[in-house]
Amino acid sequence: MHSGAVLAIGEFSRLTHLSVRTLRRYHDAGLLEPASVDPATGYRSYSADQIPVAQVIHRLRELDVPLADVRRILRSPDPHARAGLVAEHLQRLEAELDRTRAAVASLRRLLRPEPPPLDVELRAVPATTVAAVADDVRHDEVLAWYAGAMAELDAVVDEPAGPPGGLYDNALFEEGRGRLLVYRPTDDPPRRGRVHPVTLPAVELAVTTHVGEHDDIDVSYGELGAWVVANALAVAGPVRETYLVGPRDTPEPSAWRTEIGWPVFRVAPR
Amino acid sequence: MHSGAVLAIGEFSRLTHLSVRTLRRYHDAGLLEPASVDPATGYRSYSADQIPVAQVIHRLRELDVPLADVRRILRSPDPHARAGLVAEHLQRLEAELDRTRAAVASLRRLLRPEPPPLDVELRAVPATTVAAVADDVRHDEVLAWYAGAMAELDAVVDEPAGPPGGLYDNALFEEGRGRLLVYRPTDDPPRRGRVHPVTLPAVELAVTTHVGEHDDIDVSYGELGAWVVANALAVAGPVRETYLVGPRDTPEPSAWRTEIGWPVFRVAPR
DNA sequence: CGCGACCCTCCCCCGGGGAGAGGGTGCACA
DNA sequence: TGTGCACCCTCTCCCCGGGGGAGGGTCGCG
Repeated sequence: MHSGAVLAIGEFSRLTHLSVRTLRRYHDAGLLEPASVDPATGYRSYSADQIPVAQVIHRLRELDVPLADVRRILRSPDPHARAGLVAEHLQRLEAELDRTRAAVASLRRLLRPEPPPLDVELRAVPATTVAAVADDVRHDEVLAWYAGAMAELDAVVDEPAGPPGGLYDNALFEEGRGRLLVYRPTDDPPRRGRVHPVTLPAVELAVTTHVGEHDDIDVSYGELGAWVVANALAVAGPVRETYLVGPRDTPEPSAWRTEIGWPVFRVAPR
Repeated sequence: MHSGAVLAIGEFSRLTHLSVRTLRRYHDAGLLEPASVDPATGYRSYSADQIPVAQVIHRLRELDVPLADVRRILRSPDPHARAGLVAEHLQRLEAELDRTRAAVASLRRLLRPEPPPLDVELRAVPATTVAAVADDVRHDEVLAWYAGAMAELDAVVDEPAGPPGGLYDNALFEEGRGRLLVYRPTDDPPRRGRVHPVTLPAVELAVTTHVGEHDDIDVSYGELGAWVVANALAVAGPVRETYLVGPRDTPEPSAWRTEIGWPVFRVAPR
């Protein structure tokens, strides 16, 4: 309709509740180009048609959608594809919400007085050959990757000889990405798809068992670590987790049991 | 217990899953002071006792609690007060979640095809004297302030002569804070507490009625604005909202009716 | 013509890190 | 006693999405 109406940036700002500054930024970012720009003065002119666009941007920004993604959404011509991109972000929000919930729960548990003390045991573990899937993974992809790898392992390993486990490279936590290996012990490890035999080296492990929710697991890590240094040992190599009882066994998190083993060696006492 | 164990920053990093960089930053920020610092080399030494503290910090940061607030929480000696501070942040999270939900819903409505067109009317409004509460308010406090002011008005005005309304300074949107006035028309405006008589000047108003959820109201603002410029008018002064049907009348948002009036004056056509 | 409102660009600030440069230390092994 | 290497130090710059302000041009009304 009345697309002829032309607005200075200040008027447009009043009409959209976006600050003048922000409008200029959106112009620079290629998000919301003014209908025209006076080449002599640099004055921006907006058209009344752009108000709804500005409002969509406003809503997306309220959802913390990065400017680059907002641009992608606006540029995508097909409303179908657009809805897909938006849905993607809503999913991201959902995931973030889950993270938040988990952190809140964990914080609550952490602030509760006196967690029960942890039993730590030093155990010599011989080299074993297992069926494994391994890859370089980003820290935030760990869960998804794990689920896929474990499913593939389950499909390929017929007669597991024990509970599944994983090896976590320290770089995963320190640098945000690193090697992740998930395995099932079995007598004759097959080689199919991503699954292949791997020989885990013999190590001396400081072992403890974490009970409950995985979100709290670094509390157990911390206690294990404190035990390790208190006993004049040092950490060597990737941590090993063994899933004695996990979500695959029972939906009740309080029953989950995860063995954490940290390869250690003796150091001179300081 | 074994508080004697002393850890280099790298070891401590492995034990807490906080990066070395981040640990140094937390030191600089006064969040997590190392147990000791070698004055000659600057090497930081951590004690195993500090692991639980590091974990609490980790959790709080996962909840986006600013470093300054984390510091406050850790410094507060009384676990009671501490729990209070934490609860405060959880409340903030809750509020944020509400905002997010509202934005999602609004975005959904915005992306739905073809909102019904808006009827806009030009109306001369005479000066009126009303009972009002006014203050300078930050944009994010508007809702809370409004609720309080309206309650006070209700308590003081016995015989309202029409639905309540509000005046919103443009600075509220442009600069994040500005004057907010809420009023009830009544024959003999009292002066008690924050309530006092105010004479609203006569204006010509471009008026439309927004139906439904307030979260979508700037869509109606946008359409109203487009109409205003299309009719060679310009905006003058704070917008007036009149709550014909609101949450005080019915809990059903789809029935809410809010009149938006923008003071205008005629400009030369361009 | 003058004034005030408006607009322009440019630069620095915030927070919570990531990245890397450039240099010092601690320790094991030859 | 070197020498290599992992570790540690500080420093500066970058990211995002804006806010704040400086310094200067432009518009339109009286």
